Order: sequence, then structure tokens, then C-alpha cells
Amino acid sequence: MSVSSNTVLDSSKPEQLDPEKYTKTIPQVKKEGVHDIIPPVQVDTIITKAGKTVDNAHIKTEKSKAKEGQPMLTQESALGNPKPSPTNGDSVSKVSAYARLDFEKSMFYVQTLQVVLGRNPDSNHHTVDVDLGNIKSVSRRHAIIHYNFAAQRFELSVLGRNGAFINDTFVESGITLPLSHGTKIQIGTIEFRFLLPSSKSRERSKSPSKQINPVDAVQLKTNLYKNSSKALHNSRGNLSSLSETEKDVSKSDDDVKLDERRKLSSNVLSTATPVGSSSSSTPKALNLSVSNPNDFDVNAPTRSGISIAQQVTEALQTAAVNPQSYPPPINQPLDAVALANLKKKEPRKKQPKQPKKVYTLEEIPPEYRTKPACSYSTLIATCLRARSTEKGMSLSEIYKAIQEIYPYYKYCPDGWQSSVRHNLSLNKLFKKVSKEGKGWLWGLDEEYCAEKEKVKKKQVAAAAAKVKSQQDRIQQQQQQHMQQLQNLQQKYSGSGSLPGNSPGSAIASPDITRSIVQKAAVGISDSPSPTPATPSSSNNIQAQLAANRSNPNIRPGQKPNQLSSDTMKALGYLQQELIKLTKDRKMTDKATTTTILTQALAMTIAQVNQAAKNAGIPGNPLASLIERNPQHVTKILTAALNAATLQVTKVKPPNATNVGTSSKALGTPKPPQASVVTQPSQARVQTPTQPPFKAPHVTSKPPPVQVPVATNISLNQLPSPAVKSEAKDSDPVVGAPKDSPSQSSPSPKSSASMIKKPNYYAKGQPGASADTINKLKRPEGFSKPNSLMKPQNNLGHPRLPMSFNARPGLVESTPATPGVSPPKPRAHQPQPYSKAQPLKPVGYVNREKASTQVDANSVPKVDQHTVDTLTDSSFLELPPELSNPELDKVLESFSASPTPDPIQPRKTDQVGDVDFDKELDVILSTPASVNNSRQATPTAEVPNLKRERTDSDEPEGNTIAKMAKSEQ
DNA sequence: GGCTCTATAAACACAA
DNA sequence: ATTGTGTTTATAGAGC
Repeated sequence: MSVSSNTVLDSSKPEQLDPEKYTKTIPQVKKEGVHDIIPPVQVDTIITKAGKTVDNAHIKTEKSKAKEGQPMLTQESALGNPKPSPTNGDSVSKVSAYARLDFEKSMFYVQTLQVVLGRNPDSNHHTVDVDLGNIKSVSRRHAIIHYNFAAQRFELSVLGRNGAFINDTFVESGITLPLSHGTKIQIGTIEFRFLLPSSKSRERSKSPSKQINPVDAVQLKTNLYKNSSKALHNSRGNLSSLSETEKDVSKSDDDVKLDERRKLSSNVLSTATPVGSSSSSTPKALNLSVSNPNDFDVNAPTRSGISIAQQVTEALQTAAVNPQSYPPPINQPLDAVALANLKKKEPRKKQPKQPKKVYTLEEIPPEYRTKPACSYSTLIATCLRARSTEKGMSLSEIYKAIQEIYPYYKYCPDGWQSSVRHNLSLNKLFKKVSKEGKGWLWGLDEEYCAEKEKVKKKQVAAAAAKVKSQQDRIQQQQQQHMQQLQNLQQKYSGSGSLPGNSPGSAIASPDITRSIVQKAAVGISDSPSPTPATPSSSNNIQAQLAANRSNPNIRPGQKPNQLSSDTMKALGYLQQELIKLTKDRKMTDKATTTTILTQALAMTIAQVNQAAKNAGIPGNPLASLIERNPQHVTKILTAALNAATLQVTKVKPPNATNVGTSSKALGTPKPPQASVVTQPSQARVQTPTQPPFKAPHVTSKPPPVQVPVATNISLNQLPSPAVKSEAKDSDPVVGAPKDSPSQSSPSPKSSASMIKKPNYYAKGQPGASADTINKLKRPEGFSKPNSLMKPQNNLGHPRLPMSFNARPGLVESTPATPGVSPPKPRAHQPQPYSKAQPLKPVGYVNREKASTQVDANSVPKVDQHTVDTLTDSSFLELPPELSNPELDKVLESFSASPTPDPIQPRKTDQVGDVDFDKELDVILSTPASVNNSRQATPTAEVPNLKRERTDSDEPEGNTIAKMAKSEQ
């Protein structure tokens, strides 16, 4: 038989209680005792002999036992050992109890108003106050002795399946019988008697004995619950201190530590002095102690009404809170402080509000331990939908509903109510329906809900449309691509001289040409300009380049990151030169500049390749040319740039000074076209499903600085959907004229929807990466290590680094190379509904920043995009299959054979009159030595050289013009 | 880094 | 005076 707490306190942690604390609280209890409220009744006072508190008595009892060397009575001892002498005042005189259970050879003092008798606890799940041993016939919780307030007596409730014998009469399970002094009880084979204090001891009680009203008990219960709970709540923060005091207790308990005591007491039969709060808190108020076991009388129990009332209330409360649980569950929220507060005889109205029960993790069902994922607004809305009437729901009802629907809030600490209130007040989703009493009845604002739903649907639809437009766009691009290929194949099929299609041509490799062509195809075709501007030239270039792409070795979806280092270097050189050349010019706008640069680059590449092919030069002619005579390349570039400028803008490049220009070369000048962007064939242009890109470029005003769409597209990613179409920062919306966005873009929203996402997609991609931009912000940006960089000390015409020929390892990947998977597109998820978040025409973001005038300063910015594209991975990646050993041979041969200076200033001022063929014939036949010597030319010469050429490079322009004408 | 949304807490006012 | 309710403000974190 064990002694454990039979109070509502956590019996598993009796050590949490600080007897000294209780002792300190006792005076309060006495002072403010509940005597006035709940007068003691017939529960007679158990005499106190020593006048010590029961706490002390309890502790001292055990202490004394230990000190006196008395073994803690085990069940065996209790049942088998000689019963302690009742007259042993030392051992019992300090015991306070309401009753006593006299076993054959031991005693159990009932010091609480509820005592559980049962089998030896075999687990932590149940505890008993009186351990009847590990007998199968005894249930774990076989019987309960409790004080019945209404009947003002102790009673025995039989719970055990096997029933019990009361005064030799079998009582089956579920029966409750009154206990009187001397009642004989037999549970299983264990027999004992219930004894009450004698009237003598009752008389000795100093406590007044008043009649208790059962109603009071009920009231007391309520108040007690509140008080205790509140006290517990208030004392929550004292748990640690309690623990601290527990340590003190353990320390002060010099002989038997509490844990040991608990273990040892498992079979103690003597005193069931609860370590719990009630016993600890009540004794002084109870002010009872048993001076002598013989004091137990047949007559009514003696009590101090207050304490008994409290304990009864506790019992009732326990039963109420855990009706299936006797004794109360672990961690029942009652502790010393709580009980001490309970005893405070304060006016009821001042009693603090009942706090919420604090649940331990174990008490909370696992499924309710986690907070619902939904927000409070969702929470409330759900509850309102589920429970609300037309009148709405009061706050308390909402609380309740939330707790019922989301039991988590049944167990979680308070505080969420504040959030609920906050939400109700703040969220427009909720509205006050009607007033009721102090507060309002809340309901859902259905209109708002509908609006919200509407917006959500819109957003979802917009997102879906966005995705679809992307898909359509990709599809169209693919179709355009295929169509281009077909056209070009037809166009060049008979000639057998596809530019750049020579086996060894790495310059005009499909990768590069794809880059450019796709740039043109995407950018130009996406251009909503209704004017198919100069389709000839663009077609020419695109055809030429697309034809290169027709290389069957390159699959459509293949990553075009397979250029040789030579090619990359050559392209890098060309890019740099283009940038430099463009800097000197007044370009119209970004789109135009992009187009011009693209065309110029394409022209140069194509012409070099074609010339090389015509000359029978295998390998990488452009690389060789750059290697041997970069000045010539610059010259060609200049001419091509002029030609492209003329083609695109129909205006002679203002700065086209280096290469002769000839408007005549173009034949009859076309009427100035507003469209600044070269339009490919209409078939390619049409992108009906992409309104944003249909924004016309045509404008009588200075053309807006448009995002060179193509340049923002990671060409090498095609058919990747990662197409950036939205300008970043200062970039305006494609096709969205600054001044009349609605005109060019009928649906800004749709435009936005189409533009926004590509921006995400483009993030981190080569064409638009910040790194690329940065690189372009510094014209010498190619100074990145290992990049295709001209020496800085060779300004205009740098000699390519010696590593030019070293193909391997040259590739300096751009921030996002094609080999690297593109940045995961951030799903442009619709923003959560926001009351102040209308759909913004994001397409026009920062439009005002876009300059419609492209001056020299703006050109580099435009170049950034262009070069971004041109320097994307397709330019920088080394295609293994193009690692043609022939390249080395050619390069070696070029570098080995001296070449006369081929550059002869030619008098021409006509753009596009550069005779690429002748020029290249000369250039390519120029001994390297001569070129090398030229490379030593100070860069300061470059402008002069260009000027020279301006006057003398008419053939180049002519060639370009011829090309343009042929395309017409 | 800024913005928005959400959660949380606290202070305060008001009414029953 | 107390309590419940409602409002407002501030702060912090997360996501975009």
C-alpha cells in the first residue's frame, strides 16, 4: 500500500511543493480563512496535538520516521508487521487526518477528502493513495473514500470490478455507501476499518463547527475552480521557483529525499499525507492533527470547514474536470499558490478571472498540438460560415466555435482571442451585423468575400493566361524558327555556299547564328511594329544566319553553348568593337541600336565567312582575321555598322566616319520609316497571342527607348520559356510607348501579365543578368579574367591575347551559361488579396525613366542588352564538336605567313558600300606579320584609321547594300 | 531593401 | 469597479 497524493495536485510531482512556502502561506490562510464562507460541519475536527501544521506534521512524520530509523511501512509491513502502537505519540501525535483506515497491521490516515484505493500501480498512468498490493482481484482503482458534502459524511464508492465487502456485505461496483466510524471494509483479501476521530478530539478542535450548506459547496466549487485556476495561472511563472523550492525541500528533507520518499512510500501504509497542495495548504487551516489514533471516534468526522470545503471542492472540481479520473490527472493545475489563494478570504467580486487550464503536452491530443495553418481571418471566416446565423455571432460564440472547430485553441494558452478580436476589427472580411448586449454580433461581409473571390479568380486567370501566353510564344518561336530554316534552306539550297556553313566555320556556327537569328526572330518578330521595316536586310542576315543554324548537327533544342574558344574570342572582340563603334554614334533608341548591332554583327560574320569560303579558306576565318589583323575586322565592322544603321534607320550614321558610306549603294533611298526596328517577314512578325510585344515601334515621336526584346532573350535557351520581355528598371515596356501606353498596348494588364513573368525568368540569365549588365557598364568589362578581352593598352585595336589560340579553358562562363540550368523561374504567384492592391500595369513600370532620345550616353546601355545577348553563352561556350583541329592549323598558317597590310584607305562615305568580299580577300591574304605590325599600331590610330576608311571603304558598304538589295 | 500581409501584444476606450 | 468587447498602434517575421 502506498501513500501518494490524493489531492488534485499532480501526484507525480509532489516534490514541486514547497512545504515552507505553504507554511508561509498558512498564516494568510488562517487570517483570511474561508471559515466565514464555508463553515465546517459535521466533519469533526481531527485533533491537533502538537499544534503544528499538518504540513510540518506530514513532513516531520516522515522525517521522524526516517530519523527514528523506522522503516517506511511497506504494504507487507503494513499488512504483516505489527501495527504501530496507537499510543506512540511520537509517531502519530503529529499526524493530522480526517479519518483513519485501520488495517490489520498498519494504519492509513485519511488526510484528504478523497482517497483512492487500488492495486499497486504498475505504471505511471494511475496512482492510488492506498496501495492494496499487486493483487489481481483488486482493481487498479478499486474504491474511493471521499467526503460527501451534501450528506456531510465520508462515503465509499466501489469502483473495482470485483466489488467490495462493507461490513461483510458485498457491494458491487458502482455502489456508494456511507462510511461511519468503524465501518469494516474488505477489498479483495485486504480488510480494514474506517475510523473517524473521536468526539473527544472533536471537542478539542478549536475550529468552529458550522453547518455547511450543500449549495455553498457548489458555489464553493465554482469559486474554487476559478480561484485555483487563476491562482495557478498567476503562479505559472512560479513553476521554476516551485522547482527551486522543491530542491530546497529535497535538501531540507535530510533523510528522505522526495523522490526516494515517493518510491519508498509506494508501500507505505501509515500516513497518506499528501504531498500535494491540498494537504499542504490545508493543514494549518485545518489545524487538526491526530494526537492519538484512539481519538478517532465513531461519530462524525471533524473538520475545519474551510479546508474541508476546499478539499471537497477540489474533489468536486477534479471530478468535474476529469470525471473519469480519480485522482486527478497529472499536472492538474492546482498548486500550493493556487490553493493558498483559494483560501484567501477575499470578496468574491475581487476574485480574479478563471484562467484557462494549462495543458501539458501529454494532455493535448497529438492532432491538436499544432496550430492550424490557416490565418486568423480564415479561422474566423470558417467559424462564421459554419456557425453563424443571420444575426451573426458574438465574440464569445466565435471563440467557442473556433475552439470547437479547431481544438488546438482549446488547449493553447490564451492570447489568440486578442488576435481574433484584432482580426474582426481590422479585417474587412468581417462586419458587425447587429448589436447584442455589450458587444456586436459579427458576420461575414459577403460582398467583400465575393469581391475577394473575384480578384482571386482574376489573378488566377491572369496567371493562367500568362503561362499560356508563354507557351504560345514559345510555340510560335519554334514555328518561326522552323519556318526560317525552311525559307533559308530553300534560298540557299542551290548556291551551295551557305555562309558560315563551311565545315570549319565556327564563326557562323549555328550557335551564334541562332543567337542572332533568334534575337532577330524573337525581338523583331515580337516587335509589334506594324511596319515591316527593311525586311530585306534582316531577312538577309537572318536567312544567312538561320541557314547556318540549319546545320543538322545542332538540334533545335540543343544548348547553343558549344562554340570554340576562338569563336568566342572572335565574337567577344566583335562585340567590343561594336560597342566602341556604337559609342561614337548617336543612336536612335535601344531597339534600333540593338537591331543595328545585330545586323552589323551578323553582316560581319557572314561576310567574313563568305569571303573566306570564297577564298577557300577553311577553318575559322573570323578568328584568324581577328588574330592577324583586327584592324580589318574593325573596319569591316564599321562598314557593317554603317550599312546596318542605314538599313535600319534609313539615315546615314552621323558618326559613320570610318567607313565610307554611300547612300547610293542602297539604291533608291527608301522613304524614312518610322519603324526603327527591322521587321522580318510578316509571318515571323506576327505574334498575335502576345499583345505586349505587339506594341508598335512606330511613332512619329522620337522612338521610345525600347527594350531590345531580343537582347533580353536568352537565345540559347530556346525553346526555353525563359524569355525576358520586361525591361528592367529603366527599361520601358516593350512596345509600350511612353506617352501612350494604351495605344500601343491595349491592355496594360495583359501586357503586364505577359511581361512580368519573363522578367523573372530572365533573372540570372546571361542576357539580362546583373553581372552581364555590370560587365557592360564597364566597357572594358571583358576584362574579366580569361574573358575575351582586348588588352586595355590597345584601345581601339587590341591585339587579341595570346591565349586566343588556346581553345581549351578559354571559356569564361557568363553568370549563367547555357550549360547551367536557368534560374528557376519564380512563379509569379498572384499576390494575396489586398484591399489596396489593384492590378498594376507593371508593363509600364519606370517607363518615365526611359529616354526616347538615344544619345551617345545611352548607347552603351543599349549595347548592354545587345551584348548581353551576343555574349550569352552561345558566344562564350565552346562547342566541342566545333573544336576543329583545322582551326589550329589555319591559325598557325595565318600567324606564320607574313601578310601585307591589306588595309588601304578607301574613299567612300557611303554606308554600306563596304566591299566585304574584296576587303576580306585582301585581309585574309594579308600576312600575319604585317597585321601583327599593324597591331602594334597605337590605339590612338584607330580613329584615324576609321576616318581613313570612312573615305575609302565604299566597297564594304556596297557589299552590304548588295546584300540588302538581294534580300529585297 | 522595400512592401505587404500576418501574427502578436499592448494600451486604451467604451459599454454592460 | 469590473469585465468583456472593440479599436488602435506598434512590432516582428515571412514572403514577394
